Amino acid sequence: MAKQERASRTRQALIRAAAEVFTRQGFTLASLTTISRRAGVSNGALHFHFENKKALAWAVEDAAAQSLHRITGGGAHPGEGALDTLVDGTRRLTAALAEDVVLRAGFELNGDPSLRNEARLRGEWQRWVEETLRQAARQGALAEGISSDGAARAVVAATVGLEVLGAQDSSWLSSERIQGFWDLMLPSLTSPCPREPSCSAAP
Amino acid sequence: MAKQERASRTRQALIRAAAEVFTRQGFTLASLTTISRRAGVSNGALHFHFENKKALAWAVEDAAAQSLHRITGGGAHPGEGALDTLVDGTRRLTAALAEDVVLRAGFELNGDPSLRNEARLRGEWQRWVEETLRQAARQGALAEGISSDGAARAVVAATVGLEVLGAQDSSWLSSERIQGFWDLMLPSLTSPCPREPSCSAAP
Amino acid sequence: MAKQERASRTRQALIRAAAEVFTRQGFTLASLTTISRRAGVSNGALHFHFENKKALAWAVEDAAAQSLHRITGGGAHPGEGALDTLVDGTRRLTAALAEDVVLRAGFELNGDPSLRNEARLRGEWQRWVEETLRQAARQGALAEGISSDGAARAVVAATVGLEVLGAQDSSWLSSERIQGFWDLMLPSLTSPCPREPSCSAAP
Amino acid sequence: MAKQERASRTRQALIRAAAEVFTRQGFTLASLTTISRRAGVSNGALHFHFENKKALAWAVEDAAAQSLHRITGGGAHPGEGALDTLVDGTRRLTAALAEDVVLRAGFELNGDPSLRNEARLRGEWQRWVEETLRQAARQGALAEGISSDGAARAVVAATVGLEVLGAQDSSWLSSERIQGFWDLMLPSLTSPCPREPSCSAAP
DNA sequence: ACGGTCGGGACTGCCCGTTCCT
DNA sequence: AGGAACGGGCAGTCCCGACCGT
Repeated sequence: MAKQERASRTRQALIRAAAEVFTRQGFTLASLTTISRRAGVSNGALHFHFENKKALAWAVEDAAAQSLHRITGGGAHPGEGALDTLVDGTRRLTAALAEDVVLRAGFELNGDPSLRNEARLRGEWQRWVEETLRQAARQGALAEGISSDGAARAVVAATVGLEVLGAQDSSWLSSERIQGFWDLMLPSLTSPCPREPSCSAAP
Repeated sequence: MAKQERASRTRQALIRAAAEVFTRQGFTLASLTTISRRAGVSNGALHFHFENKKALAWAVEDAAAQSLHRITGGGAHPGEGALDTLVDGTRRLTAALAEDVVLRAGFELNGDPSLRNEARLRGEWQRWVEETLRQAARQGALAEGISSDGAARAVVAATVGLEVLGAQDSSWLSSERIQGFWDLMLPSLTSPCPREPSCSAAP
Repeated sequence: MAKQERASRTRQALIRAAAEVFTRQGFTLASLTTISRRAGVSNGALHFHFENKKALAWAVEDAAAQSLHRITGGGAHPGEGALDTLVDGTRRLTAALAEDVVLRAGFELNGDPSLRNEARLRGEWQRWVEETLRQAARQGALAEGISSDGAARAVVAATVGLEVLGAQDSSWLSSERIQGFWDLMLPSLTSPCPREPSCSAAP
Repeated sequence: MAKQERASRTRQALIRAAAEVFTRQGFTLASLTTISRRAGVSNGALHFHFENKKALAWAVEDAAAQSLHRITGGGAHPGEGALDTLVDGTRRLTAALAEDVVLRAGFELNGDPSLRNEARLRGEWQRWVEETLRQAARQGALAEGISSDGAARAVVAATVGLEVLGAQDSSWLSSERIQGFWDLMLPSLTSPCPREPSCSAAP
């Protein structure tokens, strides 16, 4: 048991170190030597736990996916509107991205040319946004003429943009940023017109 | 003269080849050998025109910056609302990204960890969006309580998101996508309906 | 007791697996991981039985040496001519090489640069051939002017050649091959003239 | 021109150094660093001339094949018996093996498990022996009942054996060794004595 | 005694960006 | 502009030891 516990700790250390180096240097540029040194273990230990560099990246992604699932919470809370769930989800995502290196690394891995095909975190995020918006549509929370998938794409584009920009300047991940986005987006989304009944967004 | 013309042609071939390889493999992974081979010139020729790999990337960026300036047009057209200029600019940008490899490469270079600091294309785009929206504010085209900079950030986030997503799946750069975004965003941006009965920004 | 029996079995499995991998990949290229996996035991088990890679190779050699001793039979059979013993020995050797992986591996280990100095199987074979031919000389079975050591070297060269060639194409180890060799070699060896009916070597 | 000359010289130096290291350590164990260092050039220079380790080995083989062709001389000399050509060829081969590292390396490469399939030097040697013996048969120089191919296999086995043994102990390649072999082998090969009282091929 | 998990350190082949000398 | 050469660095693999369970 003590053995396995130790093994699990070095595994976690490796994943965390990898996430840190990946975010700073990118997957391709990051060297396994740097990662193992930062984790305080040897090269051999790294290759005992992960067969190759890609496998290490996938492990980072898996850990990030778990964080993402914790954020999306597996769906809407009972008694809460789907739209609120969505807004809250984006808020929690950006906040988590600002704090959690592993989550950030997991998302950034999606952009590296070496793993473009295998990466999946943005895909999962997109699916959740689409699903939640479809649910909002079923709840009648969306304005007439608003397609849930079209709205989902706008939301995904904006959040991915924040994530990418936030990788270099974390102020993009502040709560004000995401709030400002929703201030502009929500009114058109909700039925029928937030301020005045006659104000339809899509004439 | 013929000499210079030939030199300029190989220079352009190099830039184009570099853009193609950069978009496919990313700056770090792209090898100068691949690029020079694709351009049909020798290794020595490449280093005659560009001192090192970064200089080549900067040349790609410069070419992309020129394309971007052609798109942003140096400012608002006279007699056109600034908001219309903005909407049209985003439309032309996404369309150009879908077609022009060099422009796309220039933007993607912004994401590579090796050149993060030096890259500037997204910055220029952001400045133009901010400037144009400030002008719209001066024109009174923005709704009350809408800060032009806040709006600019939302627009930049969304467009950058489209660009990043479009690098892997070009459907993100289709005109429907950007149109869908503006359908949701414009209404909240423009002056409140009460005062102006017809508040559509895109006539 | 059951423990020791099990231990002996894994030891044998290891030796056999090592022989198989050694013949296919050679000593240097063969990896202990491959060997232990093929034997169905773990890396640690291997190192419990054999201190290092060379020790494993020596164990293979020892097993092969036992097979070789079974073949050479410890010397000439009483009442049998030494020359007959020699011919029969070569026949049995090639036959055994074709069937017994361990024996083949033992011989091939002699060719690997890492163990050239320590290996001894070919040396033992050579000594036996020399010894047997010297005995034949004492028996007066050799033609005049034939030095037993010179003949031994020719026989050793040919058998080693067959062994080496047989490692890649087992047809070199067929009984016809070795028979064909003796058909050409024996007449000159035996006294006095090959073509006289009275001097048959194989009665 | 001077450039190409220099290039060719380093290429030759590389091939020679490779041959030396290959014979001493074997293909697998030999490190490219050792080879390039011994040739007095850098690691990069090596990879400029040879794409990978195997390509270097092939170049060594090619050079060795040329030496072999010089030895086999492209066939029998006019006015010389094919059998004499064969005997002389084996003599020259063993002598060359003792002196020429590249030739020796070329042959030894045939035994390495990594290149077993691609290697071809022994095959070429075998073909020449077979061809020459077939010609001897056509000349009526072979005794009745002797198949030229069977004899070829015996000769090939012996020469390969000498080569292999000679790799560790060069005395196997001395002229006495090969002479001793032919003393035992030739009489049975040549036409029956009855007609010619002195039927030794090597006077 | 016997075997397994985990980890260490060294090394190798390959490739890359760059420079030198024509 | 180009062929040739340089030196450094990376991922992956290997052999091995140390510590634990049974």
